[in-house]
Amino acid sequence: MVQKESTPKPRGRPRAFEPDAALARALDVFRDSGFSATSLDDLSAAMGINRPSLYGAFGDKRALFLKAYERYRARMLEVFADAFSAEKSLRQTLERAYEIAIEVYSEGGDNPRGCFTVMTAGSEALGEGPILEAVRSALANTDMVMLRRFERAAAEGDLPAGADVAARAKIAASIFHTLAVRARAGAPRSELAMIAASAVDLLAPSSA
Amino acid sequence: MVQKESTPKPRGRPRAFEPDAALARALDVFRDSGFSATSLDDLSAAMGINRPSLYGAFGDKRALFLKAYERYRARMLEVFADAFSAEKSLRQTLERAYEIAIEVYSEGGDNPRGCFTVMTAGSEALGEGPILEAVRSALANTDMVMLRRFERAAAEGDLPAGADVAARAKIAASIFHTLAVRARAGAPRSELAMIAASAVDLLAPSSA
DNA sequence: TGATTTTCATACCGTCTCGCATAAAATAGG
DNA sequence: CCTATTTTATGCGAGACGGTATGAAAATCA
Repeated sequence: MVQKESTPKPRGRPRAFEPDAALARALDVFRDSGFSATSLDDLSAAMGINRPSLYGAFGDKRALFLKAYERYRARMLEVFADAFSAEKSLRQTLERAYEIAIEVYSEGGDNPRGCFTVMTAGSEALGEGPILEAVRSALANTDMVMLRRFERAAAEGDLPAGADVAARAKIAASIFHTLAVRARAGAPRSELAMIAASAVDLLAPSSA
Repeated sequence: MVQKESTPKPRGRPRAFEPDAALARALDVFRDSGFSATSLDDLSAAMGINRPSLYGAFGDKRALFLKAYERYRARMLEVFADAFSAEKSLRQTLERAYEIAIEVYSEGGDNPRGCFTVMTAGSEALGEGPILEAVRSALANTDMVMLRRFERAAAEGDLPAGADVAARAKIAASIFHTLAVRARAGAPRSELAMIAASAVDLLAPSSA
């Protein structure tokens, strides 16, 4: 029995595309152009899937957008895990986290993509649907992770005495937003790195 | 000669709308829905102007968007002038500036509009045109105003000794971005006010 | 091999979009 | 009052849009 559980017995004609790889391309297109400005033809071309198959595999445009966003969030969780590994100091964690953010937000060459949560999902198509919920959840999660990390640092004496832990955590999370905004507008990485370094110095001084 | 210079002699049929008031309504619509998701019918309805007249008065959708954005920027300059008046201390300036930002970004009732530069123009329709240029200019201007203000504070001894003035100014400007992002996602004013207060304490400590 | 199941590919439908052409309405000058 | 000028108002048309119907194609199972 070499058969994997995840492959019960596909009956009919096999798919000509890998759903996850296709979703990755859809994500890029959405990050480049946003929701409304992206047509199903654009998606179909970029994903290499005809519209009917696309519709059958992912549902309508909103559903596809949401799936692409969920993929993005999942990837972010993976990518940022390194920064928040337990052995890193608060300073190292912030430095690494901002470094990763700058890398991700600068993807896209001449048209940097910024952060999907902030620039793509957050600006468009909010209204009241599941996208707004996902955005709120993503923002809240970042705030929470930062708060936990700063609370640990406070407990370990890595912060100046009397420092407002919750305040610093919020500002630390907020730095991601400005990095996303400025990256999207084409700020060079050197400027983003400077901002990140400034934030680290303010929030987690090396003298502490 | 009571005739004003700005009114040479309107010859034909007079306009049935005030261009500036109409532009203000267009601005609201764009802030609510973004560029691509806003149709000319939406604009026409909101502005109370038929499409042909609209086209004649403002040009195509892109030109209208740009004019609306310029109006927004002009209004921001007026509104923020109070915060940067000379007699205010650095702390007072930051407090007032963030207070104004929260007010502006929270406009729009259940669907807060955020900052046009950050959320609307910055996320969509960048590419390479004049919109990107306007966004960059707006971001750079905010950075510069903050830098000037912090340099003055440093010269007047309002900052702790050894503080990195440029770094603090950048972070101070960056706070606007997180306020815009979080306001757009529906964060309550109390949370935004908390962030603003935290930033003020970090950047311009009262003990200095 | 033949039946069944799932996907692929072509093509289509109704709707909306932008931008404009055309003609009526409203004012100023003569 | 008549002409010139500018703006309204109606409406159109070419094209793009999202979404779907309809068969052909490719695989498994018997």
